[in-house]
Amino acid sequence: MTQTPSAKPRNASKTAAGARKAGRGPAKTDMAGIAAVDGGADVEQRIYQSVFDGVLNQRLPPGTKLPEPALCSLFGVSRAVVRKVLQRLEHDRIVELRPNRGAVVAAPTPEETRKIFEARRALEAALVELAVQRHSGKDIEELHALLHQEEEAMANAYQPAWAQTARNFHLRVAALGGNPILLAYLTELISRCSLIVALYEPAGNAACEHEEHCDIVDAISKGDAKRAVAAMNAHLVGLEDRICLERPSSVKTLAQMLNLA
Amino acid sequence: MTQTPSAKPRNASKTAAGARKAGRGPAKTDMAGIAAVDGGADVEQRIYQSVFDGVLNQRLPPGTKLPEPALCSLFGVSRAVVRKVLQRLEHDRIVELRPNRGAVVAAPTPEETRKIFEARRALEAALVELAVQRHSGKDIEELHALLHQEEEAMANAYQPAWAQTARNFHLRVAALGGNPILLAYLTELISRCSLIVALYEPAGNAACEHEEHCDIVDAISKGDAKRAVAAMNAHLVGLEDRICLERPSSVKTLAQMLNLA
DNA sequence: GCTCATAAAATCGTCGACGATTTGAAGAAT
DNA sequence: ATTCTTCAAATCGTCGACGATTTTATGAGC
Repeated sequence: MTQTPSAKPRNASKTAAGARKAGRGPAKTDMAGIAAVDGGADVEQRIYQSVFDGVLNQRLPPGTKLPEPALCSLFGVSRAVVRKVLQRLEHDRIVELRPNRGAVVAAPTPEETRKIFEARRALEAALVELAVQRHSGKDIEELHALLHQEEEAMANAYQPAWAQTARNFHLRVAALGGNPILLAYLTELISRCSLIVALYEPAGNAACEHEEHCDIVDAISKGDAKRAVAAMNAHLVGLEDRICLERPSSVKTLAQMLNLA
Repeated sequence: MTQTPSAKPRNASKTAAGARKAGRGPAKTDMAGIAAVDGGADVEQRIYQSVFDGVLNQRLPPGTKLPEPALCSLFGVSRAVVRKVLQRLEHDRIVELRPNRGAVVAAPTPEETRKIFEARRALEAALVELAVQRHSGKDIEELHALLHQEEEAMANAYQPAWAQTARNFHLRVAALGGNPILLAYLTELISRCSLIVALYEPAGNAACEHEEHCDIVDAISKGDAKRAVAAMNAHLVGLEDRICLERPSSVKTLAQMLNLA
């Protein structure tokens, strides 16, 4: 499934600690909600992930309202938890928090879109240059494995799956740069890009993108920093050029959009 | 009724309920340093700024605990507000939130320090390159004005003031790049760098840094992208090289450290 | 029929409280 | 005296509730 961007060791503890000191400690046993099934191991991450995936798979189009009470009853938690997750989603620019007016799925403007891609090019160029310096032979093998996964995903023709592999590829390359901070920033940007691409791309250029990915790996494996950066830049420019502006729209309930129905 | 604040729409949560909470509160002793315009306008920003300034001015050394109850009584708000601010500070890497164990001022390790500087070099190089392309004549004038401010701050020999002007300079140059996203990332990194520099720098290199700043402006004004990037890189490498490892330590109350005593 | 004012519903921001966990100290055993 | 156990204080995570704001529904007036 989708991996979390900016993974944090947030709450490693919850009311499930009754197992540690068995016996007393009634622990309240709430579970009045609908989705409160897994003992509350890490509810926050689950909520974040649900919204995140929903946005990336277009089940939650931009502008969709995310009322706190709805999320509360859907996940069986109180508003404090939902609120925390929404704040994190806002910082990652997945949703927008309008004071006193609730949260909505972010809707990047064309201007923002351009800036996002520009920033991504800058970061990814810097990271691919570091990757050329620091990569090892084993890393190249793993990249080839990812490229192979892409081919399989292409055959499937299921867009979200393909987009996932493409994201993985870029993140993997970036990880080779060996800088967790730049990687975290890029992760954020790739999420935002994916949101945009998922919305606007005609989704018929998988083969083309795959070829460009191969080019990038080839340049890295040969230690050609200049060509690697150029290939990455060309790839990203091409990606941006392919998007066009149109807006899908449908009417579903929030539970359906989150795949919780 | 049109209460749209011209500032940031970041956290414009205002309610009269917080203002008239009264009760037997600690009376708050307003007018500490920053404008304490009550009415619950933007208490969050005030708390954030207080902690932020405290950290940057070394009143809050790394590792300092920031208990929620203490901040609550210091600023006269409930834990919900404090908690929100702490979460933001954590995302900006100013404090570290340890589950069930409270918040402490972040203490970057040497390894993290290196990565932070590396990331900053990458971002600032990209931004200064954009700045060379997009700057106007008026921008150069403003940069010269900032350089003049630096000279004045140098004469004062008050380190925090000088550091503030240096931060301003870098942010101004970055702003010329015209990319709000990269600028936001760099802002975050500069904060973290300042925290580190404030801790470890012997603070006798103001003149040296000022010279390097002048170099950068000169290269930008002449449209020499290559030299501008090189000057910026050299400046940042020099900055990193000048830091050494030592830890000051003192025992004060949290209120003193926040200048609220 | 349309527009604007009013009322009701929905939703958000903040608060105090309760249980759970961690921390720190006092006391008993070796 | 040191170490371990036990207990109390401090602190954190979550919850439900109350007032304030926004949004939506309703109805009067033209």
